[in-house]
Amino acid sequence: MSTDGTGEVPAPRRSARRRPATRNGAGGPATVGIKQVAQHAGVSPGTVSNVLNRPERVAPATRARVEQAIRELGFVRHGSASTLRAGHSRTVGLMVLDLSNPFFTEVARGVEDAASEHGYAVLLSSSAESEEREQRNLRVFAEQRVRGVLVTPVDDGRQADRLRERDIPVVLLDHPTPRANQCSVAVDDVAGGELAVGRLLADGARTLGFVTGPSALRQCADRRRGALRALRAAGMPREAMRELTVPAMNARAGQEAARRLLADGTLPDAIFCANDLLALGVMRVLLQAGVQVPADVALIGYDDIEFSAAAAVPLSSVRQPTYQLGRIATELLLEECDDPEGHAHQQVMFQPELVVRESSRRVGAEDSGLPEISVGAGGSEEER
Amino acid sequence: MSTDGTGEVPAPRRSARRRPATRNGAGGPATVGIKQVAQHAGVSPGTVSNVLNRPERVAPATRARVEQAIRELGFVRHGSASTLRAGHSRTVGLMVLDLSNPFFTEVARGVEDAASEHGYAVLLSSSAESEEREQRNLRVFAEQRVRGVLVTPVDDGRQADRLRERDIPVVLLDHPTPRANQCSVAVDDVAGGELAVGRLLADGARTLGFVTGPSALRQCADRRRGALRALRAAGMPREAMRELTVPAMNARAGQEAARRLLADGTLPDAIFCANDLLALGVMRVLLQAGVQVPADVALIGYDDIEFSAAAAVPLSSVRQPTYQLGRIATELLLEECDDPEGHAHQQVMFQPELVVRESSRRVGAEDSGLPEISVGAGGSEEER
DNA sequence: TCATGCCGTTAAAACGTGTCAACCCCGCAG
DNA sequence: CTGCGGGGTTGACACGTTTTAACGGCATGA
Repeated sequence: MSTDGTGEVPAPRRSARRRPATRNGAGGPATVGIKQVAQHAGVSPGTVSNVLNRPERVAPATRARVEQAIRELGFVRHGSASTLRAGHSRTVGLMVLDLSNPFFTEVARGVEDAASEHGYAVLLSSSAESEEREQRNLRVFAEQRVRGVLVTPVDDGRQADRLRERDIPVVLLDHPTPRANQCSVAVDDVAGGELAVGRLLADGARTLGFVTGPSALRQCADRRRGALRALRAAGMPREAMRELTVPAMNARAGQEAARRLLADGTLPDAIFCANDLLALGVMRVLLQAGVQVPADVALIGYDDIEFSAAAAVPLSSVRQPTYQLGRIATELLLEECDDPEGHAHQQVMFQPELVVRESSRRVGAEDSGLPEISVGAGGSEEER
Repeated sequence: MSTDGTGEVPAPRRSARRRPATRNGAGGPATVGIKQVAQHAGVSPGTVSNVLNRPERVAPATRARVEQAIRELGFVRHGSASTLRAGHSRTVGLMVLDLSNPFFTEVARGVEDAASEHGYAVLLSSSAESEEREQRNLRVFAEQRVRGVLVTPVDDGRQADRLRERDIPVVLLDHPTPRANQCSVAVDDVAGGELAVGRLLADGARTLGFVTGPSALRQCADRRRGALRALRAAGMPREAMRELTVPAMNARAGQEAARRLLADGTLPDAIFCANDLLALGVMRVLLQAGVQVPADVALIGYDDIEFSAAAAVPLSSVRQPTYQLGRIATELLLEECDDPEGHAHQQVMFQPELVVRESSRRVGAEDSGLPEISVGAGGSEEER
């Protein structure tokens, strides 16, 4: 690759280590800007700007000349100057709850793909489930003058409201909202909880465990409500479900929960975890303790992350259209950015789907011939 | 939370839907800038700027007055204007190979944490192992005028050179470099490959499989070299190791590789995968086909992602200091940004560590009492 | 021939911040 | 009382782009 192929990140010329910032003399410009391009192409700076932003308004011949000058000089538009003058950037902020959870990574992939297609860059940040970190990082977003923000709020969206008051469009990610003044994209977590626990009960479980994270997290609260609803629908007393709350939503916390259960001596027939990471942690400790899954304890997780299918005992889980979540949220956000007037806020709500694998299949159940069964409201997705 | 607690993302005031961009008349300023703060505090704009950037140069009393004005007006510094004038931003770009690989997510966590501590924002992008995407996204970084770039290159760093010619500091991530004109942070993949295959051979394997991604990826090439070196050291012929190259580094590709192996009829004694995702895919297909791991085929992966320990058969893997990789790379980058002259480029090279779990443990081996054994050059890390 | 549009181009004025030389004020030594 | 020094503060300009009103040239129709 010795020739300078098309489209590479170009470099103007090799530059000395230290150069006075403001010298446009004979030594070559410190940075090549729109002005240099204009001069090189024999037009005015305004025309170059037009070529960049409204190519249709400039005569083909001139345009070609300018474009060639851009290539020859290796000009790269100065995003900050553009943002400053135009009043908006080509950057969106993405704030997730937990970067090490594959669920959010998958969401981030959707966001990144969609943003990239529209020429936007993604500013990524993790709140690590901390309001204080969320706050601090959103402030950084505000300073960077992001065009819009996608956020999985830790506090029901109060911080997000602050942004909206600044006229920064916000789309709530994985968080439904009753309010019509904003977009949101979410999956019905109540239905998901109901689906999971309903299945466990239908499979004959009489006592349940529910391992969950901080109840302040909407995801946890909703999945719990769904679980309780299923319990009620089956005519079971509320005491039939023991709740174990752990401070985080990762595998380590799941292990802790399982150890607590084991220490108590009596295990429930089945355990529903608010999260696959929790479930994997629970499973690991149970298996190490010699507890059979699902024979002794059935297990269902949530999110259906890629690794659940490959777990020690393939994990049943509630599947969400994760990648789509990120994609659609981004599309909505950019739509609102491009046309704040005409934009109609939407609250998108997906329906989850229960993927039944070995961890919740009754031993010797009649349908055990199939490796994987999925039920739920949504249509069928392609197999992973 | 009805009172306006300290430090929340503040909003100047509720604003109407559409406002003329340039009207600083009686209706209140479109945006509150350094000028408004100055007026409110009874000082000049220059002083406000000094409060923001060199607080020590301004008298305590004045500073307090300005800071209060900032709070009262909910001023947020305009990052773009700052960048434009100062000539550099408070943003770093991070380009990874694959966002859905937990290895890179973990790296990203380290980057995000370190950057956040220094008040920097992270622009995230995935090249998805495509040169063209890498190129396009690096161009976006360049437009955004990132302060520096962290990149896991797909092409040995040629694109990165382009950036450096533009005086944008670059640190190579998970990619060693012999050249002294740049920083790099990496783990010795040759040693890792040698460690893994050496172990498999020591455990008695006579025939091997090596499942790997595109040989253009340095990681794959190096791990392969290490594997071959171990083979040679054991006095085995090169033909003893069958290589299976798949187009991607994910679980699906691993499944494909395993199916190819099964179709051929004869399985090797052991398989080394260039990646845990590949290994998990391989394992899944093998187990479904009734092949015992490790009794029939031993298996070792690479990266030691969190989920490997929870796999159907806990997966042996080559562990890397993943989070640290991101953290240290970021520290180096910011150090170079802060002081380009005084900065001495460093090529950091970590040593990997083999974590032996069930997937590569000989059935009935003498040491089978321990649940997990780890060997390698590095010191001991805390247990996960 | 001259007025009339129209298209393409231009010059100049912003956008909000950082920088730096100049300036002011006050205390102190001469 | 004057000159001097220095810390604090000021004001104006520059950063690179977008935008807008104005302008020039050309073709058309009267």
